[in-house]
Amino acid sequence: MTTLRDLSRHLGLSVTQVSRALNGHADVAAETRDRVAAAAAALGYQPNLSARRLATGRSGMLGLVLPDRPRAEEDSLFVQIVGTLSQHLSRVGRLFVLHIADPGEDVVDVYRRLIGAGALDGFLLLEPTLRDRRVAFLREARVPFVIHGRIEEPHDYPFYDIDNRGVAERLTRLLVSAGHRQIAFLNGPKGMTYAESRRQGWKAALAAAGLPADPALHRFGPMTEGEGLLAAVALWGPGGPRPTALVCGNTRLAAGAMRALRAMGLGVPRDVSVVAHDDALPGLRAEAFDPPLTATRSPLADGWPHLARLLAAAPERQEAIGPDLQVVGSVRLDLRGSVAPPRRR
Amino acid sequence: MTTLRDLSRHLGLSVTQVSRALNGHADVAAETRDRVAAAAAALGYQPNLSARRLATGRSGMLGLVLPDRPRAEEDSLFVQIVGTLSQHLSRVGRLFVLHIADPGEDVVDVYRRLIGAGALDGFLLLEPTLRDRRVAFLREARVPFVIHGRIEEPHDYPFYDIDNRGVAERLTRLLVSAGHRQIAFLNGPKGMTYAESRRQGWKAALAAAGLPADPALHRFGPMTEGEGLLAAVALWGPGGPRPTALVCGNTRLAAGAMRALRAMGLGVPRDVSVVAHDDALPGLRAEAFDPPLTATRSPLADGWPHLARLLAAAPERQEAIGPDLQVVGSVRLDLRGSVAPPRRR
DNA sequence: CCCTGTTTCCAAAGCGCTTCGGTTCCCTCA
DNA sequence: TGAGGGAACCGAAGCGCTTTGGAAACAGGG
Repeated sequence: MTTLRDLSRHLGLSVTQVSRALNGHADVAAETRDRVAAAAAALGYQPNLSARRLATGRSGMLGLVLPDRPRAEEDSLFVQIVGTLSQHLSRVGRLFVLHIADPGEDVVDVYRRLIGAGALDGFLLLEPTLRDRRVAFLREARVPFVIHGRIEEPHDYPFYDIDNRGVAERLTRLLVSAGHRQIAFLNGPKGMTYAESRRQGWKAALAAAGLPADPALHRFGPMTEGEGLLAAVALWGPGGPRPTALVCGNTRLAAGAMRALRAMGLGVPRDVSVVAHDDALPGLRAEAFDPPLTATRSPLADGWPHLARLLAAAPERQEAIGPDLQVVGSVRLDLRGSVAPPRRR
Repeated sequence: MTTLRDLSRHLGLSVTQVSRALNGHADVAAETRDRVAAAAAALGYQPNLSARRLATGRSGMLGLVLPDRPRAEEDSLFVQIVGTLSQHLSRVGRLFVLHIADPGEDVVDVYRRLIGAGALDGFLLLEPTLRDRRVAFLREARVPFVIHGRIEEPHDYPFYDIDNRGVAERLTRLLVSAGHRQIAFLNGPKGMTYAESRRQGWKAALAAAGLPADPALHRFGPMTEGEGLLAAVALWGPGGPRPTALVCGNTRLAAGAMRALRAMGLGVPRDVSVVAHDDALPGLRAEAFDPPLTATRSPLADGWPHLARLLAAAPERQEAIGPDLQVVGSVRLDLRGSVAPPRRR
């Protein structure tokens, strides 16, 4: 392995100067810089990450910590995240460390250990909750992190997010303007920031139309087909409030709900209008529904390359989180055939 | 962050002695060892990986390098591998580094870079080929590695493998003893060691029965449903050799082949007997086929925990690769309803 | 000719750890 | 009694890198 020392001897320079040359410091002559760069390339020099880490506190290693192995239905999402991240980070010469915790373990302890071992430069956080313990811990420990989504103020960290409030608001408003007055909302898991934002969007759209936000029409829950099915049965089954329209947090919920509606003899959009947010996950495209689903669309996949970039950049500039490190993904609204005026009762 | 120095001051011992105590060296009094351990726990001491790496050359970081992002149909397998590996390594305090290369890139270069940076202790190699360039390189660089599968002699490295020759031999023999004399074999990709071994098993079983190994009845190829389909059409379509039995390298190939057979009006096992090797991948279980498939069975999932263990252990003992680091997984033969005597023509 | 500033360079310290080559102390045995 | 031999400990070097705090050489201004 070629070391700085080898290079310095080879060039007749001091180790200091070689180091500074390679790191682009100001006080090295342009000609020297070039000579050093050439020699480094010729001898195949690569800085030793451990040594650099020891000297600077930075190693170029970034991590993702997951609380548990993904469930089968999240497989493709997991591959998407991990694959994109790893590939992008590899491309910029960073190491990607994946840590899957034991189910019983406290995740914050994991971060504590990982940081204590002094190996990782920064973390990507998925699925943040409103008051996220991981964020509290990492902030306190002054370790850089990047969030998929946002948490409460202050937004002094890099993130990729979409306008979740806007998503729910637009979908709800669409139904309102089609004439609906009872609009149910199958939201995501309680506590997740995006679910809270969406709830606010739903309420805002209703309020703007002078409609009440009936708590019986709003459900937090896992975004699975099963939950969609159960929710639809609760809403339209015996004794249910029987709203005329439904907003689904994602297409998986919509798939479950529509299956239940069909089973109960209700037609879409004849009896119930259904709209959803489409994360563009493989195999769940809104346009492939029957009828094709009117939906807001923002591929989750769009976020990962951004997050990889942010993650790689974050440790470089500790305090200066500019707008270039905070990305809000765009959302499109696709009108299809799943909305109709409410049926007169 | 607590360092060795902190501990040593706290205990009134030298840094040397604390280090030796923590690492279980011989020349430290039992009582001292306990005191040190207690203090370490109390102060939450964690060795700095970079420093250790710098001093010893070992960091406790293990890596998996993949040539490209997995294809959609491999998602569940990828999750299985990466999930199990990460979780097991995390459990024993190792870091798991996942590196997904760019498609165009030479994988050996990736290893070269990773090793040059001096961060990784060892690698897991998947899908070894007969004369694997990665192995040649890592051997030369004296970097520990662990293989899923085996390569040609000498077997001086840790591996997890199954008896692939035996798998093909048993399946073929089974068909032979049912009276078949023309037995086709849809094998895995050419060059893979397991595919070569299986080919030998097939030939051996045929030879033992005094049957020729007709090259037209053997196909190397990707182990996909599509390949199974194409192969079956080639074998039983117009002008094909129309063997009476088929051995499939995995259940995915079998699924494709059986779909094609059905489409061509051929019944299993009435017209063609079909057997396969079952890797027990989710959603492709041999017993769920129609008819249920006679198959050798050895869950791929069985291997990953072993490999995680081997990977964690490998860097510890450079030269002494004992039989405890070489695991051959067991294979079961399940007789079901997809084999019958050949039909008289 | 002295002073100040600029440019380009370097020696040495230090990051946290392991390990080599001791030293000290005490016990045993001829 | 003194040599020999463990047992328990320690100082210092060194892994490869960055960075601090200069030094040397030269320029221009007064």
